[in-house]
Amino acid sequence: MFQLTRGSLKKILDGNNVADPILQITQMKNIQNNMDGMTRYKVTLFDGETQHTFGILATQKNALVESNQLRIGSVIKLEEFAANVLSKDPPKVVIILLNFEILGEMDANSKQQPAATISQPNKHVQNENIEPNKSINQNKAKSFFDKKEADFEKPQSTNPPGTFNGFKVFGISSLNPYQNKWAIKARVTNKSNIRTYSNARGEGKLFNVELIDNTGEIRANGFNDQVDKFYEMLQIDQVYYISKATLKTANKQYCRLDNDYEMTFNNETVIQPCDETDNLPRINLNLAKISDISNHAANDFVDVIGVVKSVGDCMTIVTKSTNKELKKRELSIVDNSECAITATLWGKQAEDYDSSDSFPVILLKGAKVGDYNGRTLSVTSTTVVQINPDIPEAHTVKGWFEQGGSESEIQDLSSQGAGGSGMGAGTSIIGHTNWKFLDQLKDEKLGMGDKADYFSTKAYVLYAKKDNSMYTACPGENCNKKIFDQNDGTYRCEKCARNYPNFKWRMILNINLADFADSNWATCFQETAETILGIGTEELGELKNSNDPKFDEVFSECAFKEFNFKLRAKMETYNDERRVKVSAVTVEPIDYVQSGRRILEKIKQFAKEQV
DNA sequence: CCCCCCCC
Repeated sequence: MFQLTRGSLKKILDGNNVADPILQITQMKNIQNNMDGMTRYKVTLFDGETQHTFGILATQKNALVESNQLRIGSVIKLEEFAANVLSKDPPKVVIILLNFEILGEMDANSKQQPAATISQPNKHVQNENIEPNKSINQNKAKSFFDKKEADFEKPQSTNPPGTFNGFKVFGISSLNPYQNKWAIKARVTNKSNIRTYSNARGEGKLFNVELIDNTGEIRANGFNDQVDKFYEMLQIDQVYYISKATLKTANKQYCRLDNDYEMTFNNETVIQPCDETDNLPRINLNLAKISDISNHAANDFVDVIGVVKSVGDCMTIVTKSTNKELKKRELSIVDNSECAITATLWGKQAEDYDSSDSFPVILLKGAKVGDYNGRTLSVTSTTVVQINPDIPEAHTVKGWFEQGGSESEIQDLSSQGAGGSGMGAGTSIIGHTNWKFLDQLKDEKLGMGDKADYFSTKAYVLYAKKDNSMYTACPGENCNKKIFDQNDGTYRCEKCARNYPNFKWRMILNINLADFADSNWATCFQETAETILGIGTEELGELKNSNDPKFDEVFSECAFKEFNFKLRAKMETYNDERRVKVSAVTVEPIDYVQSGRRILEKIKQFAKEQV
């Protein structure tokens, strides 16, 4: 006889977390999902006091039923679950059994009779409040049946079929600003936080949701009063009727959804939860292989699914623009394209990420591509994050990882620059992905944005400017400040506010770089200048001091030498003049074997694109 | 009517 955790179901349905409740399976029903062809098991749970008729087994647990290990009468310790509110009115909560231990079994009929059957929770709960044991945000994987909800919950619509609020129900793709007699029936796939803003027009708050139906997707925005009215009601994964909202042209710069329009709720807007889910898709994914992300430009949005192979610590950084402290955490994600990419979580998502879950599958819908040292991903406020989602692609990538993928040689798209990204490794320029020819510097307006742009290039040094290339600097450990000769045998550093008996040489070398396409000036500091001139700064300083003619030769001899460069382009203002300054971050001599291979790859890629 | 998404 097992001690069931009496009262635990009510607590769960009331939105509380309950650690490892002992429950009995008293009913079980096989549901065929005609969307993905997967079998789902709907179970009735009993806690010794009440029953809940709406539990769903995560599909990865199906085998336990099929091998008869889990059956009617089984007693389980429920270690991980997600309680999802399907509707508030009538209240309907599904408990998804994600992870549990089978303790044994009791006779499902001889046990004490339930005092009551909970089919409806006493209190309305919100998804966010039901702490799914291992989630990083409200978008915890929702792993359950899709189309057969009507099998056990009959719709209770008061509207004539195909209408809502007196309007015909249209597909999202047919909405436009010129026709306002419409209703839609759509599923919420993403919901933002409430954001406040303050600008010339005043202050306000807003949120947005993403909606899908079988015809398309659209973003909807709610401002101010509509935030108060609709924010709580609209829940991720739930289906709603919506009518009488404003449609306007979407700004493609900001909207990554496939729709020319977006919706704004207004004070006439009517929204109502809906039980009929009509085969509505749960998420509209356009999954990219991680290897494909190298073909994406910065600021593209991509959908990826992979295994989290390593998790960085939550770190605090200070933003440049606002001097604000910000948390960040980097995850390295791999998939069966045998590539890895770093995805950065920010703020609360970085703090809340549960790093105790080893090698979970992560789904990122709408992650933003960055091009720092190769390619990176950034999880923005509109990115949908799901941990261990119950979709076929998740099982595929997990299977690949477990059956040797974790041991395979992985190419990391995010650690291909000097310094890497903190997740590990490569240091040579040759592994970089953002190679450019020099004409692209101007053509692509590199450095013209707010931030610096980094790129790699193979170029010749046409000319290294000798004049003013060296200066006498403070000998202090980390001070490279220009030092002043006091002409009394001492040298004054204003930064350190002291006199020194000596100085050290430093280099700021301007070079003119050229490839077949263009030429450009770039500044090389110390180490990069040493690489180009092929001499140490101190040694060069001595040549200069002694007026050795070899000093001039050093500069003339580097002409027409070829190097791989990692360059940084950034707009700077000097004497009221704004221009893009280019400086060398890294300079490496060319390994011609590796360089040839890189170019061959480029040619192959080019040939592929021509087909 | 927002539209910032940050750092190396």
